[in-house]
Amino acid sequence: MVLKKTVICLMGPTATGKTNLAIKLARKLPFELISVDSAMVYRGMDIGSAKPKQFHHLIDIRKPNQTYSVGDFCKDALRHIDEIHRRNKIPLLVGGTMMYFRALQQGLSELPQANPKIRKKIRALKNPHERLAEIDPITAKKLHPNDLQRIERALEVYEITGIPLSEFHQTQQNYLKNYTVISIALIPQDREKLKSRIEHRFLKMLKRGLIGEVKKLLPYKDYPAMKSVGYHEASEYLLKKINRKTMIEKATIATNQLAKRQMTWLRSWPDLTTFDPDDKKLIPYVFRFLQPYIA
RNA sequence: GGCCGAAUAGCUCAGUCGGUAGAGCAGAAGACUGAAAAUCUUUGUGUCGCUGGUUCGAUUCCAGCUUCGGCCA
Repeated sequence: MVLKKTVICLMGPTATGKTNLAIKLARKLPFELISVDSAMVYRGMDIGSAKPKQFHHLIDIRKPNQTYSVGDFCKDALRHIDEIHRRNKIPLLVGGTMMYFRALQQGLSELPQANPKIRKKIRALKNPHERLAEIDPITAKKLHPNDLQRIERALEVYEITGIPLSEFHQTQQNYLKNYTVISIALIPQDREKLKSRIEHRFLKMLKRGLIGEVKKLLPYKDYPAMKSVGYHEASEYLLKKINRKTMIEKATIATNQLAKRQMTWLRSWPDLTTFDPDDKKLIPYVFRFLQPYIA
């Protein structure tokens, strides 16, 4: 019998110390870290994304005016996972972009890439949901008429391939079927503590020069990267649409809402082992939990 | 001190020609297949500032009081 190789996923909402924990684990165990974070992929977005200095893979791989997709992520992550195992190390995937984790663990259909030209054409439709109901009633039924982002994507897939999205969804890549996947998450028991940590962290980012960082990125302000939490609010402040106090308020709220959404994913995550980031014995606990999978 | 205005959900405010009230934001819950730190859905019992008066009935009208604005002294 051949033992399956191990892949470890460390997940959790923002500002719980995932990165810090991962770095500490990697000092003692033969791990290589892969970032699972849709903001850290962008060069120049350092302070606001809480990017670590000595991280490993999938950081700084795009410019802010480029796009990065789940599909890109899965491809890149699989490549690194394989390479890491070849070096006799264990990949530790760390981050908070839950859709990336889900796609990697549960699969993704082989869909065409987004196409801005076609998207623009679709955006001109006056009743996109009705149109979707004609060509793909199954997907139309699942999507709320206001959910334009997903409706437009479904129409785009049909426009490019002539095949409805729901048909693509019937077959999926199962990327990690030959691996043993360990899912662990840092879930704060005390939500109020998380909220104050989020606020303090944003103030710290400002001290470290977030505004200056965003100023340099302002030419990219209409690209998806700059819709990220903190960057959006800092841009509005630099454009004098809001004052400093409002910026802090809005950024903090947006970060809390992000954390909430991340926890919604985790609540129904299959085979998840959770730890409390505020636990003083967190590191030894995680260490002990992972040990059996390392040898 | 005088005059005027305001006082309604955690916040900003709308409203009730007298029959106990509703938006946005926040909060909570959920969804999520190439933008995902994105996007979308669901969710509103609050002494309607206090005390009294008129009335079948007052958050609404009247009087007084309190607090906060503004103007005049």
